[in-house]
Amino acid sequence: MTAPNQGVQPDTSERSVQDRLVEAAEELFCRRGYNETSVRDIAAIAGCNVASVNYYFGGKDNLYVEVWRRRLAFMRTHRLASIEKVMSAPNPPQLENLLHSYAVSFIEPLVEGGPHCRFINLMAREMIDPHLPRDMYVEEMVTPVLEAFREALLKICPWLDAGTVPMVVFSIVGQLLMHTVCVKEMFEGSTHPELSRIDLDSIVNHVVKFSAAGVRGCTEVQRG
Amino acid sequence: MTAPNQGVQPDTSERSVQDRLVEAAEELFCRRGYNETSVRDIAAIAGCNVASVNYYFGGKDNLYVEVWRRRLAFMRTHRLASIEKVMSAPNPPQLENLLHSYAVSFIEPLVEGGPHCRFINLMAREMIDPHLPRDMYVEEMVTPVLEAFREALLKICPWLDAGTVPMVVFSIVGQLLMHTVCVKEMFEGSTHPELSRIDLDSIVNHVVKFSAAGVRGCTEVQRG
DNA sequence: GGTCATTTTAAACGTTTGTTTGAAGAACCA
DNA sequence: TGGTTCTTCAAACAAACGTTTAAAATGACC
Repeated sequence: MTAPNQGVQPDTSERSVQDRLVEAAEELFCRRGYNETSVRDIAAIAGCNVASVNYYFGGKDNLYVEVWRRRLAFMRTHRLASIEKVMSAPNPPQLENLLHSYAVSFIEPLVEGGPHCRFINLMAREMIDPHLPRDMYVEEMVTPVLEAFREALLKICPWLDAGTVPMVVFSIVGQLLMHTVCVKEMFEGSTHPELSRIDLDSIVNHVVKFSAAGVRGCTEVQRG
Repeated sequence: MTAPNQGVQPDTSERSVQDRLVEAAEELFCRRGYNETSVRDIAAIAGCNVASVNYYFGGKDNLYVEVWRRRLAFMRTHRLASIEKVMSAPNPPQLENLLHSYAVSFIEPLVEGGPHCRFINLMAREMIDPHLPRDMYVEEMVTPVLEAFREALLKICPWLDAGTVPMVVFSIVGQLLMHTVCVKEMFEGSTHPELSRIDLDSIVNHVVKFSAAGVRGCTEVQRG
């Protein structure tokens, strides 16, 4: 009857074709990555013709950029607001407050945010082999958040060397990606169920505790 | 004159065709990943015919497995030996010794180990979307090293909960991957040279210091 | 030199890919 | 109703992919 989308019935709701295409594209890009996702599969899930991708977006690569364009602005403001909220709280913020808030704002919208897919998978893929225009992710996401985080962290930990702040952030993000993407991927459906069933809260709590101690340890060498 | 390998002249040395194929495959898989590497390019760099891949290995996927097979055994014994060496040192090992030794044994053979490529890129790719037989990486690499690391770490930090050891290891590996793969990839050729030019020693030192404090912080909550 | 198995080769195979095409359909306004 | 624009569609396109094929080249042994 319908197109060959392997059990996934096409989306024929009242939303516009553009929206349906972007959403279907996001789902498949997250699951399979850029190259293993075909515009035919995207169109099938979106419930429209293959040519629509080129009609509305001018190509697969532009559709990929559009998926990111819609996410980047939201993610950036979400993270910046999260930092802002912690720093403007009535009682003086602790290091753990900042780290926990950032970790949650980083993870939460990416893991369960979308309708059915995990955008964090796509983020990890994009970091390893990029398909976005050069510097788009860095300019629109990394740099602004890094700047806000540096200012906040230095306010809480004034003794910290400003140059180490990026490394601290990368250490935290690296842990979050590892725990939520790689470990999940490695042990999913494997014979080690004890490692695949760790919930988000446990991950966030571990990373926050681990990283708070790590930050404090960054400058506690001279006392050793 | 030669095949269209875009400036890279084919390898026509005295080594066997199998070896040349595996080496060329490793180089391209590391640089572009599984799907964006064609057997035609591999054969061109190896200086042999396209059909040789199927003649000797029976397909692209088997060649991919062979690339990993040759690496996995070496990497595993390298890491296990590194842990063993620290734990059998004359003076009682410190936490920093174990972490530094592991980080170096993890990073060093992957970043500059091969003839010209960085295997750590391929490792990161494989973690995010796997193309190996299920459980091959986990069974041959993760589980054995994790077990040895757990034993070593618990000997140095007996107060540590055994269940948190995997999370500690993933936190360390996540940081190493982030700093050496993602950050390098993001800022390579970008307009932020201050973030792309961090040498391996600085990365290892940061991760070791950060993680040692993190490990100690894992059980220092009750002293609040 | 002849015979055999092994290796290498160019060519072709059948799929799948992203994209283009030109006509048919739908929607809107006069 | 007629005309115009926007949208959808099946079909075809050229290119690239992994793989297969059958013949040619190679080397070892008698």
